[in-house]
Amino acid sequence: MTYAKKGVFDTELQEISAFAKVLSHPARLAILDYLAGQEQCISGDITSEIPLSRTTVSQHLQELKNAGLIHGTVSGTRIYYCLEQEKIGKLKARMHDFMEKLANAQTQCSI
Amino acid sequence: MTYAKKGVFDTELQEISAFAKVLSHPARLAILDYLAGQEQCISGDITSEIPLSRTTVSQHLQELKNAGLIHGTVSGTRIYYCLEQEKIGKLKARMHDFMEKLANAQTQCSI
DNA sequence: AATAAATGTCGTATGTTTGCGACATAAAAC
DNA sequence: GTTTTATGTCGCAAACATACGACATTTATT
Repeated sequence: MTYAKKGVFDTELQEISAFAKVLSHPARLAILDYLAGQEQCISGDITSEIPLSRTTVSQHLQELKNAGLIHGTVSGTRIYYCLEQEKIGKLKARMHDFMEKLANAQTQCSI
Repeated sequence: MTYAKKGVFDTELQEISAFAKVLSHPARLAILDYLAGQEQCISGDITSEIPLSRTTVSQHLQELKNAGLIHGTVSGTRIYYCLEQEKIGKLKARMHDFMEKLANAQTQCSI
């Protein structure tokens, strides 16, 4: 459990917030963005692309992997990473639905 | 600056990650969700709705306000909160564009 | 004026994330 | 078989976020 009181919230909201958390660091977005623009790429390519230490990039990759958004295939000493389109689609849909709900709201402050 | 090394990344990615960060806590999503379902509501209503202390809710409201996603109108001792549709729209668009870019990617791991 | 109601701000404890160097491992090249 | 290459894991420091009680402020009610 990520936050002390996370459990008291709706499962749907927990799921969306967990996705949002993964996207909440520019390095992770940069990794996803980079992967989206490559046919295939290895861990080292990503490290060269991101201006952080290899260790830190590796950690961000791990988080993206844990979230199921990317996936790596070992080949010799190298690891080929790519986007996990099924999960990306799910994330996209969840985000879209939530945003839609907000955008269609009729709240108003004026009394 | 939120993270030590945030500045080294693309402005677009920084903007999206900042939005994502706001959405990365279920309490903040719950507040937005609640606001979306009400015609108008005061701070106290939100506090009753969210299972956290008044102080904590107030803090989350502050963050949503800082991000420009909500806005409050003072009326006597009460504050009426509502969604800031212009910003919500912007967030929605940014998220959508990024997700679209990922979803349309042709990455593949197989060699 | 005194009290109550609604809300915000401060200080602080506890927990989480970020970022990195040093070490570990395992396949490839020599 | 030793060295190099590519990568992962551990442990730690510094920075951030979360959660809340106690206090402050401001308007309404009595």
